[in-house]
Amino acid sequence: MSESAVEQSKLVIREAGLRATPARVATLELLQKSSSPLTHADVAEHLSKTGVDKATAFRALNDMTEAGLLRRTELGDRVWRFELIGEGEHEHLGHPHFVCIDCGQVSCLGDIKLTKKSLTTSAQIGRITEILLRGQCADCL
Amino acid sequence: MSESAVEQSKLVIREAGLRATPARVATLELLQKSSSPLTHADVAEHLSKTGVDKATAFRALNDMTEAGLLRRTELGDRVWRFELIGEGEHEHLGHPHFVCIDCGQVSCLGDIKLTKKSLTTSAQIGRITEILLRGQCADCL
DNA sequence: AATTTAATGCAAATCTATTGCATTTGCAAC
DNA sequence: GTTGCAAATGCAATAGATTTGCATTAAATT
Repeated sequence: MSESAVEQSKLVIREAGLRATPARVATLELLQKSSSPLTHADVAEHLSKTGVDKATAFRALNDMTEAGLLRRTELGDRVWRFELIGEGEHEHLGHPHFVCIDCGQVSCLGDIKLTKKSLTTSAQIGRITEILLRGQCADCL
Repeated sequence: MSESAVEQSKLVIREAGLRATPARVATLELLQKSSSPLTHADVAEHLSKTGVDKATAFRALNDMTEAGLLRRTELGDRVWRFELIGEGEHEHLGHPHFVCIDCGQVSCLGDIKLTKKSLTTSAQIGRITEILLRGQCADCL
């Protein structure tokens, strides 16, 4: 199973126009297993176990983000987080996120929408591609 | 007029429990004049004209934020931005912001609202205190 | 297996922000 | 007004996240 999973990951990486290096494969697998976005540090620490340099981990994440495999977001704590872009998702048109300002927990939201009036107002400002909500999650209230 | 404005600022600062130093007064006045949140760098650059150190500018912003005069937000580019907390506004319940992902311009929005359905959904997640919209501004489209 | 060119490791550099410490200053009490 | 002292400042050093230069290594192609 893990054998074919690795091959599958390699394919995905090559399809994005990048070489399928061990660092990138491991990064992709790690993000696949994770249910929430991971930081540079998270990934770097994991990869360091197999002797991969942190700069390489950073580059793996940035390169794969640029190649359209990952999405990079900043949730208010000055740290980048990365998540796999789902099959049907657009590169820059992801789902809304909710971030708890107390515990840092991140939730992916599906059906959050603005009122028509708000859409009209925002259309004058520009084109909205991302909605981020911050507040306190149910556990922290 | 500017004389009394300075006195007014001093009063506000003292009421917050801080000493009314030139750096703080100048910071407050600058933020009062600005229509969108300013970065520490913006403020530091402005204050440096009168010989104020950047560390002092940082401390002025952080201290006044802690004292409840300013709101500090992070809009996705790993840079803190500061804005005056309006008269009727809650400390942690500000207005929505829009950030252009191309030019970085930040706009303050007033009347952006979520649909009722979205509010119901989000209420299950927790209490929303901040809405951040990202996209491309009219100039960058 | 040889070739080409992207990727890596390592260290140094950036960028934003913070902090230690000696010195200065606001401001409240005299 | 002068004094006293905690609070604020300047300057330099530091911290933390991320990036970059460059020589070396290793994918992918032939």
